[in-house]
Amino acid sequence: MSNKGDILNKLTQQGYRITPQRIMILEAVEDAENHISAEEIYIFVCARYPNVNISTVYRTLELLKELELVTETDFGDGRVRYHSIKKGHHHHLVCQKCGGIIDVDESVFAPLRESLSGKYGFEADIHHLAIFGTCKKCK
Amino acid sequence: MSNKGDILNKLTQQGYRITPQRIMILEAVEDAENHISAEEIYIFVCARYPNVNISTVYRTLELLKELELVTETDFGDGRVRYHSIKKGHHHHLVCQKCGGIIDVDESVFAPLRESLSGKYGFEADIHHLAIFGTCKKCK
DNA sequence: ATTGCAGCTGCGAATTGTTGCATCTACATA
DNA sequence: TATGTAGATGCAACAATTCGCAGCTGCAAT
Repeated sequence: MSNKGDILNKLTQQGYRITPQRIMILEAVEDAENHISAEEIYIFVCARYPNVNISTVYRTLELLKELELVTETDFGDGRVRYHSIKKGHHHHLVCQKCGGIIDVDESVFAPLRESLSGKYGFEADIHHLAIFGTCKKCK
Repeated sequence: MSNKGDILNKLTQQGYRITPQRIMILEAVEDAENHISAEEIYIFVCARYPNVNISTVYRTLELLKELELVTETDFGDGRVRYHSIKKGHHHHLVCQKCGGIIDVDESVFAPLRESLSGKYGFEADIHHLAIFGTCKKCK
C-alpha cells in the first residue's frame, strides 16, 4: 500500500509538480475518516494554508482522479465526495427513503463485470458506485 | 404501452394539474429520438410556447421521474439526460476513450439486483444506469 | 546559484442546476 | 358560471463546479 511519498513520486514521474497546495489537499483526503467533499477539503486546507483557492482544490482532485489515487462518488445530495483509493474499492447502497448508506464490497459487482466483458467486450471501470433504492428497514 | 392521454390521466389521478407547460415538456421527451437534456427540452418548448422557465422544465422532469414516466441518466458529460419510459428500460456502457455508447438490456443487471436483495435486503432502483469503462475497440 | 519555461495558481466570470417566494391558475365544489 | 385554494409558475438569488487568463513557481538544465 502506497504512502504519501510514493504518491508524490508518482506525480513527479508523470511530469506533474509537487506544490504546497497539492500536498495539503492530498493530506486532507488521506486523513479524512470518510468520504469528503471539495468544500470540506477547502476548509481543511485553508485552516493551515490560507489563500488556497477552491478551484485549485477541484483541479487537484481532478488530477488525483485521473491518476487513480482518489475516487469520486455522487451520493445524490448535491455534492460529489472523494475518497482515497488506499482505503479500498467499495460501493454504496443509498436508501432514498431514510438516506442511510450501506457499504458493499467490490466483489458483489464481479459477476456483472464479467458478464459485460463476456457479452459486450466492455471492460467496466466501476470502482466506486452509488446505487439508489430502498433498504430493508424502509421496504 | 401508455400514450399521452394516459399519462395526463395519471397526473390528474395523483392530484397533479395539467398545465400547458407540462404538456409541452412531456411532448418534448416523448418526441425525442434519443436521450434529451433539460436544456434541449427548454429550447424545444420555447420554440412554440415562449416564456416557459427553465426551472419549470427541471421541476416537471423531477415530477415525471417520481411518477416513473421518465428516467434520468448521467452520461458524465456534465449534464443529465432524460428518456421516456415508454421506450423501455436499458442501461448504457460509456467508453471513456472513444466516447461511444453501447446500449445494454436491463436483464444483464438482474443478477446484481438479486444479489443485493438477497445479501443486504436492499431493493436497488436501477432502471437506467451509465457504466463507464473501455469498449472492445479501444482496449 | 541562475535561468527558462511548462505547468500551476488565484481570481473573477461563466455555466449548470436548485430553491424561496410572491403571484397566478387549474379545477373541484358550490 | 363563479369561487376558493392547493398546486404550479416565473423570477431572481443561490450553490456547486468549471473555465479563461495573467502572473507565479517548481524544478531541470545550465
